[in-house]
Amino acid sequence: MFFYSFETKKLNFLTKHKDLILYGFSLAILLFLLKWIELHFVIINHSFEIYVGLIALFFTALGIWLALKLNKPTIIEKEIFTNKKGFKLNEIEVQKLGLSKRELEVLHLMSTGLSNQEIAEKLFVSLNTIKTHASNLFEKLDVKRRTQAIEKAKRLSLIE
Amino acid sequence: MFFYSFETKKLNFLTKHKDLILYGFSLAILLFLLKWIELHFVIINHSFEIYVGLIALFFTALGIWLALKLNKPTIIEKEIFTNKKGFKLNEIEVQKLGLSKRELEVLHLMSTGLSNQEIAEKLFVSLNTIKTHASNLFEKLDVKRRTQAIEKAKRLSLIE
DNA sequence: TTTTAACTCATACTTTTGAGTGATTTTATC
DNA sequence: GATAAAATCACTCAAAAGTATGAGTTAAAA
Repeated sequence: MFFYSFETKKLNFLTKHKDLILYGFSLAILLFLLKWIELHFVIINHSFEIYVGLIALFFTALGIWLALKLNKPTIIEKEIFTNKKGFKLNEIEVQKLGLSKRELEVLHLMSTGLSNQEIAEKLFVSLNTIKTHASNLFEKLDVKRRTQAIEKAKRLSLIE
Repeated sequence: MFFYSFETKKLNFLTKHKDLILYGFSLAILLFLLKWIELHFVIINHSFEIYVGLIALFFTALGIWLALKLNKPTIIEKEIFTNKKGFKLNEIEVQKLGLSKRELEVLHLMSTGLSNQEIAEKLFVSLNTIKTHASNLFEKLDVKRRTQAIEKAKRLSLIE
């Protein structure tokens, strides 16, 4: 019980140094225990096998505990392919293309599947305004359709 | 050496069952060893402490080995952000939505920014056919526009 | 202060897209 | 060979998208 809570709660604080101290401490206890068990061995004679068995059991446990403590966890890196997180906007490309803040905004809303009308409502401007932005956008991106714009924008990390 | 190669190469094949068998096997060997060491103990008398020490050492080693064997490696998930590589088509979702091969094809071409007319030319069918496919596609995906379809399809790993 | 770029909006027009309906052919399955 | 699903195509109508042009407003920069 002592070892268990110690392991789980303070696992990260254990350094090689502390482990060594702990090991020495354990050995001291063990020597004492051995002598104690030996005494019983003298009293209860002919129970040699039991004595050996106890020692074997105890040291097996010690070995297990030691190994679990000293063994650094094997780290298996598992790759997770993610699209959404870790996005870094390509500001260089944005500047190179001369995209304005509003245009980038419209572009992003486009990519979410909104219609021009919906974008207009979301940004509190008229449909014509959005159309103008869209047209300028397509010209700057050198595309003909919004689907192309979205594709290119994602490819250039302008959005998403 | 034997154990090492066994660990690394067959790590995934080791089940609880096999571990138990291995443990039993080890115990059998140990009993034999104990008897052997005991024999030496009888011959070389008064070396009781050495005998105990050997057993202790051996079982500590056994414990360590056991722990290393039984201890499952800690799996640390590391996210790697990749856009293009490692794409796995979500066939389960495709089936769930009931998308046909042709519909999926049209969907993919849509996502590349092609117009219906261009898709029709690419697939050597009429514009009307593509429109029909698109309509069915939108119904199945429960969307209203192609941009929404593309967005949803990418989200569900139906394309790209 | 003038200039410039960004943002706004309108009108007119064209093209593309999408909805709805119906029908024929192909292909695979029972 | 019947059946069902998939693919094909047409026609109409409506909605959305896109083009072109012109113009007013605002805010920042020269």
